[in-house]
Amino acid sequence: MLDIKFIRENPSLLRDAARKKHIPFDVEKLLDADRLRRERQVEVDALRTQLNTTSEEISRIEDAEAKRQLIEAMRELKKDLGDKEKLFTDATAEFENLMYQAPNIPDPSVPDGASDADNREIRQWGTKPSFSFVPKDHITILRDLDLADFENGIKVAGFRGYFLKREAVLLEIALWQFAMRELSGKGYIPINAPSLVREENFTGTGYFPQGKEDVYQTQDGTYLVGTAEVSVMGMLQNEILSEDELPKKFVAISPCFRREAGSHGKDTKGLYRVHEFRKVEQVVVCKADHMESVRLHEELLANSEELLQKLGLHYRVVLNCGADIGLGQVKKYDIETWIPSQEKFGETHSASYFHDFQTRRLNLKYRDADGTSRFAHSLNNTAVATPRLLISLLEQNQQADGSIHIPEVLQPYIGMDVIRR
RNA sequence: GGAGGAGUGGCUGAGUGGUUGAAAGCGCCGCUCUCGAAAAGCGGUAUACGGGAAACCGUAUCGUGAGUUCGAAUCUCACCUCCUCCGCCA
Repeated sequence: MLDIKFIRENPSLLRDAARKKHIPFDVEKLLDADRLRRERQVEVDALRTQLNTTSEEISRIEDAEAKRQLIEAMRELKKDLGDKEKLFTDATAEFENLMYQAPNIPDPSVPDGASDADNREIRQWGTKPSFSFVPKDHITILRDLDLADFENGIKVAGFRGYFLKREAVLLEIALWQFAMRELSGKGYIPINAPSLVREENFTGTGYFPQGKEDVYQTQDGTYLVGTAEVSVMGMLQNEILSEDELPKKFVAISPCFRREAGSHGKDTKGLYRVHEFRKVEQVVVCKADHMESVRLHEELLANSEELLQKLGLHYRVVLNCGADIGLGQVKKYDIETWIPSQEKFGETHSASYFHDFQTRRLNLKYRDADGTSRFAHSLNNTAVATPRLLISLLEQNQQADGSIHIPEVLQPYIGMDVIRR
């Protein structure tokens, strides 16, 4: 959500933002709705003023007949007020509806583009591992080493279902622990976050109303999160923090659920695109300062890169183009990790910042040094998303004899240096 | 699942239909006093939206939403949250 005053003063910025993000949005329609809503508020306020002053008069008046007449007059006025209120409520609803659809302004450094194919590579780290043999894909590796059971996964959980088994499970847990340990060492507060949450958390983080299709809903009207970002930001809803406790940094683990609506037939095999997984996510709230957001955005990216570097995984960082960043995001980097069997990079991390887009919706503020309350800024980035990261980890570390070398940093958590059968 | 109780400003807490946006206390800010501090005294101290060049004015807000009424923190209904007890349970 943007500040309507900002939109009134800079309609062309919003127009350009929508175009760059390839999001259909009619700025004039919003401004019209804004004007209409204000006109109607003036009408309603005027009638209420009359009602309030007359009511007070009625309370003081002695003469019974005069009192009766005033009450009668107010009864009439209330009918009119009811009609005007209805108009005002409708206008407000329309206005808010449009406000929720208004995209945040992307940073000038965000490249133009029509799809993720137009994302710009920033850098690569490491080198493609070279194999003296034909590298297996992760599905084959998992089968050969009995580390996963896709057949029964589908039998039990349906399409995109999977069981992880044996060392794959230990490896997954090791990754969570590794990420948790590394980031809590940097001052990030570990959180084990709920994944079953109320609707307001999705609206607050900017996933709703437009993203309902991608989310599972329960018969109790609650929803399953696709990322801990939703519940961690929700944790701070309606809070007024003090400036000296900012930035607030969290490293949160949660189950994640995604319907993957509209991606039928895409990545249908293996662990790449699943309905249910676990993820460790970095979430940060900071003061309302662009440079602070930028600084922390780079920090979140650097944190994840450091994790991958310690794991020894070849990856690249891409700057997402206009079409590939979300409604509320100002700028986004993806980290893509090398998948040898496919001869390409696959997205494993996504780092974005929002300015006050989320915090306006969440009513998350802080009091600055002057005592004025401001909407905070928010950011987030993946730390490790399993099992997707397992794909690159297994494939990049496969050996000629079919075994898997375990990165040194994970060995203390898993208690072995190689997986073989 | 069953039975009760409660949600008021930064905090504690009064208030059951008519100058109550809301007593009082605490906290916080300013001033006086003081060499300085403490104490004491005086004054100030919510948010959002709208109108206005501004001063300022209006409207809304006592968990949330509807309703009754000329008028609601106060009455009615629904929901949310918390507490106590019983049951069930990883």
